[in-house]
Amino acid sequence: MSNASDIGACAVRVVDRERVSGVLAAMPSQEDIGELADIFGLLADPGRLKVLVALLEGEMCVCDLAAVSGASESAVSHHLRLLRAHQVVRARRAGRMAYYRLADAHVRMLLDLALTHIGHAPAALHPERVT
Amino acid sequence: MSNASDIGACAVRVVDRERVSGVLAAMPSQEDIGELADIFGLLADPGRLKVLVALLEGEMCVCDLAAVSGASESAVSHHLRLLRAHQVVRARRAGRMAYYRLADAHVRMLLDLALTHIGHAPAALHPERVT
DNA sequence: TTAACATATGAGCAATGCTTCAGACATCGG
DNA sequence: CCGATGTCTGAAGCATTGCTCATATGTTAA
Repeated sequence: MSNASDIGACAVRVVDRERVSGVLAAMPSQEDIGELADIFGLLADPGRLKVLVALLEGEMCVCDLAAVSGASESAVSHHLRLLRAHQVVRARRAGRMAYYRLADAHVRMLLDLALTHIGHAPAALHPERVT
Repeated sequence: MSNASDIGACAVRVVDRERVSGVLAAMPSQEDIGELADIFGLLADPGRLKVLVALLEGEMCVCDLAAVSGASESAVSHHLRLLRAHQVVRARRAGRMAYYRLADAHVRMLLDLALTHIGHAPAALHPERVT
């Protein structure tokens, strides 16, 4: 199968048909692409990005994250809700406080990589800071 | 010590003041955070993400990128315009065709890392594919 | 030159997202 | 028990973004 005609179905011109087929075959599934785009979208907001960078050094409560990111506690809570829903952060409750930490090693690596290449080395390595 | 009045300026409560100061000192500048968020924002759209994943294997013309990403050529052109403005891709003109390639090694690493951790290994390594 | 083609660009519309405001819920101190 | 505190949530307002359509620019072919 994989006839060449199934690509030209829409009004899309193709120059290097062989190449297009190869890339399409190697392309991740629609769901994987969507999920990946969602993760990147979570990193695309300055406020959330600050929150996550702060969490690189260990867990923090909501109000301190608000102080660090400069946003209101409500806004930070909304952000954390999103991050939680995508398994990026995890919450630990201690009384009426909620301490958040990075739950995903992938995001930590993405952040480290990005920070490194922005010239801002995040203090060599992060031994997770035994709180 | 550390008078409560210097941080409590806004309506932001702080629990671990020492920790907040440390994180604020280690936090990248506002511009770096913004620029980083912009880059992540470019990766946050499924269409653009497909385009960039396709470009991992080498340069491609606009119409083929449209075929790969499933979007219209106009939409892809708009995407490429954004990516170009942020130095993520670079264009090579050959007659009336325009061939795009990844211009930034950082983004390539981000994409490789992300694809690896999504379980979809993009064919081991990418030796830049000598076109 | 003219016609067809590949891409680039601008305007306008629809959808999504971020923030604030108001209130809810749970917990601690009295 | 009560009020105060920390966090969470829902709705509304506002901005941003991505798409399509139409058009412009530059290139090749006849």
